[in-house]
Amino acid sequence: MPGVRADAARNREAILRATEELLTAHGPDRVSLDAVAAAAGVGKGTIFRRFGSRTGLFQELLAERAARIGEAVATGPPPLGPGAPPHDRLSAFLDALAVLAAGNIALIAAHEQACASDKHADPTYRRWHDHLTALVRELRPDADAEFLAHVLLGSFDGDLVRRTTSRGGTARLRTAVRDLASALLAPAPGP
Amino acid sequence: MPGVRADAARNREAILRATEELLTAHGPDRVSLDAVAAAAGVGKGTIFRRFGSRTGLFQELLAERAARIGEAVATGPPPLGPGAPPHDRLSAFLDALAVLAAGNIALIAAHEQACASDKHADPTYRRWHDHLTALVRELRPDADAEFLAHVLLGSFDGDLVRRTTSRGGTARLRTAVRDLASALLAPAPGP
DNA sequence: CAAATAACCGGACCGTTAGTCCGCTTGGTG
DNA sequence: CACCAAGCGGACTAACGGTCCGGTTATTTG
Repeated sequence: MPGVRADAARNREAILRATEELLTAHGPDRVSLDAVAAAAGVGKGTIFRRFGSRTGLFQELLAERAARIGEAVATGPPPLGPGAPPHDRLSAFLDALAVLAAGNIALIAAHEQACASDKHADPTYRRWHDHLTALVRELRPDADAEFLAHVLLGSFDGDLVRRTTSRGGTARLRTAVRDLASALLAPAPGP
Repeated sequence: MPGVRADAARNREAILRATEELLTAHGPDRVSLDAVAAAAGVGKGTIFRRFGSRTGLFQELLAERAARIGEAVATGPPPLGPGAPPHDRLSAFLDALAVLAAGNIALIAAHEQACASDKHADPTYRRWHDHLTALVRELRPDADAEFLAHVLLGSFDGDLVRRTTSRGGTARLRTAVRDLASALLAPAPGP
């Protein structure tokens, strides 16, 4: 990364680390940017220069966590990557998201809160939604694919994930999501 | 209502009216309680005495709007009310919610934002969820009814409703929700 | 109708938070 | 080493949700 000063990169990392630390230590609501700045040992201005806003900070944190999945979808091996039949790709994708969500509940909640207005503007959400929409459209050309993709992503709402995993753990969420997908995307039964 | 002073009732009404007015005039985010107080011609303290908090205000506003549906479900005629087969009741219920949501986008968004933490604490949401859970459980005893009920209610997320209806109007939302429900709740196809 | 009282009212006040700004510092470069 | 743009910190602002209390008023009772 030419043109990026060393201290800038170091501070950026420190801020991200401090944020996730506070996120797991206190609840997702209790993380103010002043606290992040203090924990990271930087001034508050630095946070805003790097990330633009509270929203931007949590978006980048989520993007970092989601990067592995993104790569696997784009260039990895099937069933997550290209090549597998749509139904398998979709199941694998949703399962990966379920695992991600279950392991990052606090981040998901904070991200949701920060992106409250216009959550569809978040680049990570968009990528997920685009991918899902394409798969759904292949499987159910008759349905409102965009709508269904949003509803599927609704499975990873912070509150819902917390509730679901708190009684039943990650397994319950994965099972529920798998069942949801196969019910939704089974070939429509004739009338 | 014995024991409730006339001015208290009048102010309560004025606050609710002012809130919905500001809600439709400006966006759902642009409604501060100072503005509501000014528009209603009361002091800010009055809002908090009546409604407890911003959250409480929007909860009551939604409850008011949802009251008709609640009554119809509890004591009205089928298919919304008791007596119809579960699938018909569920379809009718979701359709009623779709119409309600499409007609109250700003309120839904504001309510969501105000109840951001622990949205499941809202009494209206709970009632809806309980009703849906019971119906889903009847139709799909094998599935995670609580989870599915939450996902179904995810269809009425403020952003999603706005997006869906902005291209396709209320009809698109109703159709999408109906299709979603019938796909989800059709008798599970054999393995 | 008048006095008594409990409920109610308004808006000044407070603490917190996202976001801005500018004078100082520092890492990179020729 | 000297220069300078990029980066930095933290005081500052504006706006918001929520609290508080001295004054007001609807209602009740004799």
